[in-house]
Amino acid sequence: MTAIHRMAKMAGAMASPARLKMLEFLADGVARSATDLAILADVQANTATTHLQVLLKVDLIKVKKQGRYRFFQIRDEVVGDMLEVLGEQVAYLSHTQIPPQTEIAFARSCYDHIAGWLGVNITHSLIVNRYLEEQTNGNYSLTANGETFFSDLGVDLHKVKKSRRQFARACCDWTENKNHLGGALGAALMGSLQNRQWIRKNPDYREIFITKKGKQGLADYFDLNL
Amino acid sequence: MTAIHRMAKMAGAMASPARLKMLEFLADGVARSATDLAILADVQANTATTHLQVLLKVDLIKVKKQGRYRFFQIRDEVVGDMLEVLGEQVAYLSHTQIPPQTEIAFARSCYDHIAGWLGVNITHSLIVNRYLEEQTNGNYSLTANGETFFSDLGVDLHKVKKSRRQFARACCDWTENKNHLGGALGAALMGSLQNRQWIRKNPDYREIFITKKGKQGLADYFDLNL
DNA sequence: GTCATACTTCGATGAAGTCCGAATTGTTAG
DNA sequence: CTAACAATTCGGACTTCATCGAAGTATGAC
Repeated sequence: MTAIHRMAKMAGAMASPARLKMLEFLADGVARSATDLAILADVQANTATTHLQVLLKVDLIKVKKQGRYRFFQIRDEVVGDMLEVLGEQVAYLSHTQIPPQTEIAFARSCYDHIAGWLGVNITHSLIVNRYLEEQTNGNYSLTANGETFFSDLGVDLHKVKKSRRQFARACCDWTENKNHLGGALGAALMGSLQNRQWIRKNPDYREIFITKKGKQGLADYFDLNL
Repeated sequence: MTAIHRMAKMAGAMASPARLKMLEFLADGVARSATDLAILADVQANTATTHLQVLLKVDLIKVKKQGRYRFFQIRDEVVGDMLEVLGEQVAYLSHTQIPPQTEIAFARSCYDHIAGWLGVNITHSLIVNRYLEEQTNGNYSLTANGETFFSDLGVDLHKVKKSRRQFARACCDWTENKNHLGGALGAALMGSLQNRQWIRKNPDYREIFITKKGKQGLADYFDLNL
């Protein structure tokens, strides 16, 4: 195996949207489970496994086993450099205007729940309407009114509560520097809004599009003027 | 086409040893013909064409048509950065010791002729022994003694002279900053030394290995102490 | 123990990539 | 015009890749 061969393998490991999404997501250094990464990359769990094996083989990521979980983590911060350089080159060489930061920041997903301006403001609305309450540990709890509200929206609260995931996590968004609703409830909410066709998620990126129907619905339910 | 997709395409363009060899070779900014690049990458001309199309599509290289030639050139110096970063990551992440610069500089090929310390010193020997003479245009011409000498080594001078390539080019080596013999004659010389099994070329990289037999032969014919 | 969950392995399939030989197009030299 | 050469296109054989469903392994909850 020569240097050239190794370089080709390394480049090959990054030559897949699914793997790039995983890497980008892991770039912050936080370890995530295989399932999370599968959801993020929008593939089945077994497909995610093979992608993760590819990344492991070229040492871009490392893995910690913890009980029945396997947590994957970026191998080294320098990996972020490579992603950055790659991204810059693409922006520069294909002289494409990358969608401006503001647009993505407006409505984006934090892999399975709504982040960005939209996520922050939905969460804010839930709190001022007393559907959610902030707990001392920083996370949220659902009020009685909240139960009705979420059920109205089509969220299967029974299923959400049964999930092993953190129920209603407060997730901090770097673009807004404010919290938004994550965890099992956040994911279920996003699922419902997608079912209602209020939002549509770009499968390739973290953008969220709001439909015409969604504009109305979001205004009615969350007091949002879009 | 999203940013992630573009990044994947870009990485994919570099995920082939043949294309990486071409890119590395072109990194100096000099434009080369498709045939030269095919020889370098050790593939047929038509295969080289498809590789070059891939590189063109992601804008890593550009092309100038000149008569029946098509000269390919790195699109921008920044491409070199990406290769460097990729190389560094590979060296770092796969904790492999890349052969030290001095070793490659010692004996390397300039795709089809001998460069590096070895190339420079062979050429020097050819000149002091008056087998080659430096011309005013910077290139070389063969003396009567030179004809005998090269024929002795097994070079088919008839065939070399018939080639449309520049006969005996003076090629400048960046590691030595001195000229070495290129062109049709330089290529034929390297071919003969390979036939005699004095040198062996690593097919994947630009390294040249000198065999035991080669050590003796190079000492006898070129006054080189190895 | 039983069941749900997290993850992997296996097998199949369709898509894409690599490569070559042969034929084709276009250009230059004589 | 013809021959040689540079490069491409075409058709194929072959390999690798991405993906999924189904089945299997391991772990934790009760």
